[in-house]
Amino acid sequence: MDRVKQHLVDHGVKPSIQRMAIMKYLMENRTHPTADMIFNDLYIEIPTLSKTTVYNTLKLLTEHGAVKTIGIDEKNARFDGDMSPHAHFRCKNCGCIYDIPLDQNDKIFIDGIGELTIDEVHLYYKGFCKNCQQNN
Amino acid sequence: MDRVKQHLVDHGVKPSIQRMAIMKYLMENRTHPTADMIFNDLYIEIPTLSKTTVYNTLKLLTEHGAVKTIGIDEKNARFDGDMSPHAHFRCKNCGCIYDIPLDQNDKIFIDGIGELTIDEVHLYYKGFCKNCQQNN
DNA sequence: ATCAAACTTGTAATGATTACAACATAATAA
DNA sequence: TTATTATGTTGTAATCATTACAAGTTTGAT
Repeated sequence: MDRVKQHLVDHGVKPSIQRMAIMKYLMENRTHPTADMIFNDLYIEIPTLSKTTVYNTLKLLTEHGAVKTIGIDEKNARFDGDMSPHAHFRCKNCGCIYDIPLDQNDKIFIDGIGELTIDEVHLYYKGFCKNCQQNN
Repeated sequence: MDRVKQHLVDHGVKPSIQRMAIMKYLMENRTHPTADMIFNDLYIEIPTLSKTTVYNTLKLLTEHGAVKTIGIDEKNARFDGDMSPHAHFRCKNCGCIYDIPLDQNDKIFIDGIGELTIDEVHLYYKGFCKNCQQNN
C-alpha cells in the first residue's frame, strides 16, 4: 500500500481519489500552499475537482491530524503535510514561508497548562528574509 | 499627560480622540477583542465612530508597535494592548482566549535566525479549557 | 482667517471560506 | 446482481471580515 494512502488510513481517513491527491500534494510540496494553490495545481490532473472539495478535504485532514493548518498568513490559511514539530517563518515583504527547526531547550510542545488541554501548538516568526532586508 | 496618550506618543502615533479611545480600550480590556467588539463598545461613547476608523487605527497601532494583532482565531483578527512577551491559548470549543506566561528557559523571542530578521514572534496554544474538557 | 496636510467617515467592493442541494460513488443487504 | 443506504463530490450562491475609495472634517502652521 502506498505511503500516501497509508498516511490517511493511519489517521482514520477513508481514502478517495481526491483525498489522496491532496494529501500527496502536501507530502511532496513543502511550500505551505493555500487551498487555492492546491486547487489550481491539482485541477490540471483532475479536471473534475471542485474547490469546495479542496476546502472540505483540508478541513477533514486537519481534524484527523493528518495535516496542519497554519495561520501565519492573515490573508489565507496555509497547509502543511509535515506533522513533525517545527516553527514557521514568514517574510512580511515577499510572503515566503520557511520551516524553522526548534531548539532542543524549548519546552514549547507540551500536553497541558494548568487545567488546559493542549492539542495544537503554533510558533510563528514574522520579519524579513535575506532578499528583503534592505527594502525595509 | 495621561498613560494612554503617552503610549501613543512613545510609539510615534499622533493622538486623536478615536486613537486614544481604542488604545485605552485595549489597555483596560485584556479580552483580546475583535475589531467588531471594540467598535460596538466604543460606539456607545462615541456615536460618530466608524468601523473603518477602528480597522485603520488598529492597523496603524500595530505597525507602530503599540498593539499586537493576534492570529489565533481563524475567523477574525484579535488585538492585544499588552506588548510584553507572552503566549496565547484559545479554546477550540468556547473560543475563550487566555494569556500564557513564558517559561524562562524558552529561547523563543530572538532577533534573528540565520539570515532572517525577526520582528514578531507568535506562540499560540489551542485546545480545551477547563469548562470544555468533557464536551470533547 | 486661510490653506494644506492629516484624520475620519460611509458606502461599496473584495475575496476567502462555507452552506446547501443535487449528483455520483461506494458499501451493504437481500 | 440488484436494491438500498450512507458517504463523498460538485457548482452555485451566500456570508462576512476586511479594505478601497472618495467625500467630509479637523488640525496645525502661516
